Amino acid sequence: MANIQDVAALAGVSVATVSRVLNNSTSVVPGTRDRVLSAIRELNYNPNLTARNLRRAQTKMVLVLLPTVANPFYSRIVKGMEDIAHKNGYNVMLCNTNSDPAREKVYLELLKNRLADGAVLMSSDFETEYLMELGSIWPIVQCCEYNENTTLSRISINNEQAAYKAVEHLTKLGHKRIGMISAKNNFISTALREKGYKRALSDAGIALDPGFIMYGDYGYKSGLRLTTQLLSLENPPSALFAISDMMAIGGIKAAIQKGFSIPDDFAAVGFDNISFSSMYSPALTTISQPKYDMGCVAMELLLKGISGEETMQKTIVLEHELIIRESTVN
Amino acid sequence: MANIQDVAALAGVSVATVSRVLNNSTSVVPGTRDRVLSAIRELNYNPNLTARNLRRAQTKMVLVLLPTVANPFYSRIVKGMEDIAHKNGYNVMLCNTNSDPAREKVYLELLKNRLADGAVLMSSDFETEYLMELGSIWPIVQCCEYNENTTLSRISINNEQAAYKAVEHLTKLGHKRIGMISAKNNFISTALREKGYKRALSDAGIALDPGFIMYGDYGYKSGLRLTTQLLSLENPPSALFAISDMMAIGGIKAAIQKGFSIPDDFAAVGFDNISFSSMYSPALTTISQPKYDMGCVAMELLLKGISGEETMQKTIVLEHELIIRESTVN
DNA sequence: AATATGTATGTAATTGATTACATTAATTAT
DNA sequence: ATAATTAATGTAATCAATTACATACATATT
Repeated sequence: MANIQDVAALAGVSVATVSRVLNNSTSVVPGTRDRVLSAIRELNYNPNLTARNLRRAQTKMVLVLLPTVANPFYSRIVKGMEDIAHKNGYNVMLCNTNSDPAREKVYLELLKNRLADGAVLMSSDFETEYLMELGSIWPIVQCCEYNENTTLSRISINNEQAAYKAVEHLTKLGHKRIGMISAKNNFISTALREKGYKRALSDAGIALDPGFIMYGDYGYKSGLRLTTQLLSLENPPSALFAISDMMAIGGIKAAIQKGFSIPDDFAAVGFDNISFSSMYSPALTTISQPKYDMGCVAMELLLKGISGEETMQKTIVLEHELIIRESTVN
Repeated sequence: MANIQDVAALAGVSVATVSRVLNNSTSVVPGTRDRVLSAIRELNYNPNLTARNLRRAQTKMVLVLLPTVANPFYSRIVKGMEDIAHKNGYNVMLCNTNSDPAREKVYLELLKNRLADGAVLMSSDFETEYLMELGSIWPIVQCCEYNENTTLSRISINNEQAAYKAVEHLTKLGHKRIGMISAKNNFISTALREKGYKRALSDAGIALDPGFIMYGDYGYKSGLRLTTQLLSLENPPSALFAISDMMAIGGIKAAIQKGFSIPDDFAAVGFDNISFSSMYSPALTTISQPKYDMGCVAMELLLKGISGEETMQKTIVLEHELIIRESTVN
């Protein structure tokens, strides 16, 4: 493994000149430049980025913390983030936290160890104080989920309004008995979606039945279980609003297993528009978040923070969309 | 940001002693040790891993190259890899290559830049020579897919046998007209699965109809399109073997759209047993690969390679399993 | 008491780059 | 022809750690 000294020796120049050619920082006469370049080629030299990073006090690496890449919701977002990062010479380190606070912390502390220049949080259980402290030293942006007590930049959709629109779609179809399956977590989106659900019911003149709201986690199994329970009620709901597509799909599967026909006997709306939703039979009505764009914007914001271009807190809200498919209308 | 010098100064010792406490390499008397420890706490000191890595000539980082995390097939594998890596103090850098040779190369060359200690390849278009050259310097293991001309370690299932079993399942159910949807790529698994398909037909005394094998990519849309074509044949197949679950699901959707009833009019077998397969309606019959274990074993092999414990080429074949669900039998 | 051994700690080299500052050579101005 | 300016390149400090080697002191051995 050749280093910059070897290249300098072979080219008959100093390491400074090699470095200049490497970074074309100052002008080097074509002759020397060529000699350096061919020495590089001959020795198959690649700069040691660890050394460069140490000297430059930067890593060109950013962290992206998310619960799990297994949830397809994240993959488009991540793609957006990666595209922007790569375009700017940054690499992305995807961190699966499994929503485990200990793991979250381990990853985020890589900032302290100077292994990354900044981080995007896609969901986290960090305390406000801790986040603010780290955020005062390193750029951190929150994407989709956020702790509203921090002054960190964030990017999301209007979850309350989106949920309202989803439930309104059901009430307009004539549904009066609408269940909701939600999650027991302290995500801001969860609370807001529940709020939107309630407002939509209220605006449609439907009394809220607390027994119609069930709690699990974000997953398919949870949706299957909770919906099975809802459908076992004496007077079960005719429609369902789920806070994730995975849960909605679980709900539909439960209804199918009970012999319901969809959407005639039972309608369902999900949230996220993961790729799977359109593949499912019946295809799922859902709220689409501009996932790719969210990823792009979040990363752009982060990189601006890193370069010092943008230091003010920004709160960006992107547009969502109701996508109507077979799970609510024929 | 305090550095080791600051800690040494505050504790009234030399940097060497601080380093000793940090790595508890040599014994330090409890008194000094405590002074160092409290200086570290007081200054909120965190070692700069870039400097450490430069000095130690290691990064405690490994690359995992895969086409895309959007394919849920990879998520369990990645989980296994991460678990093993973390247990050994390594971090994983997930690299979405989108099967783009240029991106693949960019990522793998991070090895040359000393930003990672080794790599797992989950699919790649690298030339044998290039791979061998890099592999002679850095530990590289191949997982699931592999270039059989290299002497790199690899871990996979027996794809030929697995495909055989899948198709045999269909012939045993009485199917005589079995289509296959495959992909145009040069993955070894693709070739082997096709081989298994052909052998199973042959063993069942069924003549191969070349028009029954269609090629697309690994995805859902491809499966939908190709199966629509197959079902439009004058004498369409009554069953389908797809080289991925995503394709199989596309195939089922196509059949449903054509009004077929599954599995009575049309049966389908997939490959991979992604989480989605059991959620789908109908649930998908498929070949299950021990994804988590494959990830674990691949990472263990890689880490052994990095530590120099294991330098011989290893070829590990793990067991697969046919999982029978609603898409082939009621 | 003199010597040998061992333990705790310090000094300074090292890792591989970047870069401030110094030097040299070439060009331009007078 | 000489001084001033500019351009190209070199020297050595720097980043923040680890670690080989040196040193000082305490304890053990004879």
